[in-house]
Amino acid sequence: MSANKYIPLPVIKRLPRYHRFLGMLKEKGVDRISSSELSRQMGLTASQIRQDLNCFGGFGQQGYGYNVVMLYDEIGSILGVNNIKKAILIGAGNLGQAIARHMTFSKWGFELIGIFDENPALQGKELRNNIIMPTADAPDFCEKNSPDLAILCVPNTEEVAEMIEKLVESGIKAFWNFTHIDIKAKHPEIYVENVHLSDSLVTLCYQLNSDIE
Amino acid sequence: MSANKYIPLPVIKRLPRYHRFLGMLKEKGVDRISSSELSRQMGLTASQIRQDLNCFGGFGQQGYGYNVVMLYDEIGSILGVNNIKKAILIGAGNLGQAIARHMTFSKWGFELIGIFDENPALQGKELRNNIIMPTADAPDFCEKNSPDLAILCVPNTEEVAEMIEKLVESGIKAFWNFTHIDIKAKHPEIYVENVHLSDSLVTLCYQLNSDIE
DNA sequence: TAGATTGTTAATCGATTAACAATC
DNA sequence: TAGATTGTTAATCGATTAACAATC
Repeated sequence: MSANKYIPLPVIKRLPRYHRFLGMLKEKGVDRISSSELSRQMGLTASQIRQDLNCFGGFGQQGYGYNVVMLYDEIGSILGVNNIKKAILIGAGNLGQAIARHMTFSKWGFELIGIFDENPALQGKELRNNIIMPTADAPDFCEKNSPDLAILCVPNTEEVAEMIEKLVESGIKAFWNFTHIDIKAKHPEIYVENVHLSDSLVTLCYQLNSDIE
Repeated sequence: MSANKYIPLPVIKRLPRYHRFLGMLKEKGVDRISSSELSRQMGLTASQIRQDLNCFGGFGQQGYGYNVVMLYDEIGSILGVNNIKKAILIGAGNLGQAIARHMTFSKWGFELIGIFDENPALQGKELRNNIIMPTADAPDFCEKNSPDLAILCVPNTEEVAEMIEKLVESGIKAFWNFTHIDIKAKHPEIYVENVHLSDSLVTLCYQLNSDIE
């Protein structure tokens, strides 16, 4: 439908932050903002903001700037936060539970329709309106309910790698991946967002260390 | 002490991943690897690996490649994973508990010496060998125990912004920031690693959406 | 020595920033 | 209209990739 112009990855990665800031401005009741004022608040250049937004269309008006609500809605629509997407969660340990309880999935159009865990002690328990099911049931569940996204909050085991294969076969289109398993290598067509928490912590390790020398 | 050559941020961000991969190779008992073989495994170019490593020194040997254990140790030492750094955790809700239980801090030289939460129901309880203390006590605790890092696992409230100010005054040098508060803006000298989980999820939202059009 | 692979310089590529004409 | 600010093109900057001489 759209021109489907190629959008550089760095631009895509900045969209959620634009959306977040515009949401805050909207909350505050600000109704217009210029690229230079927004750049000041977000800590980037006005040029970059205009450049980024113009990948998707001319949302501003010369001499005026951008209408906050309109721009917020436009970016929301580009991101597709209003389209319902079904998600499942694999792993309901500490991290999985935190993700399940902490994230407001609905805000981005995600619906958590299934939670799975290996641990029999957790199976049958309720978490975020879901009854925790055995992990082995996940592929079958996907065949029946066709979720779009799988959230992986499990340790990096061989079985998990196999589970990923089965999930892809069952039609999962995207992974929110908290493991260190490299999904993209085998499945370049699948959308993967890796969250390597330890890598992020290690970066701080380096920076604190640079002080000492 | 060192030449303190400027290291580009993208290089620093790749170091944890190099360290992780070399750790895995070491586990497997691989004793040497060439940049081209490592590049194949990591999904980047051999040029980039050699370029990156040579920011810190010539760790390889022509005609041979790199000694896995030696390179692992070198990168570990660059990152400073063996230097003890004290950390505190602010917020012991779902996310804070997951972080406290899930991360093997010791692997990167971090020691979790204090956990704080606003919620009186949590105060006094044990978490990862720490008794949860009232958040208000954190600045005083920092004066006495001088931790290097504060991990922020709390909602984005005005009080948290004030707490950050106090923590900086009390000598905190780095933040592992799970909130959306912009710490760098006010404190450019402080090391901040932002983990915007929702931004990462929203990126998947965009990509799943791009399928539909 | 010959073969392999590094360290490093040069070329390319892409992203960011600057500039300015278009226009509200 | 004059002033402001966008949309867009051009210039700059930096990061990645390619090439190759050095050398183990």
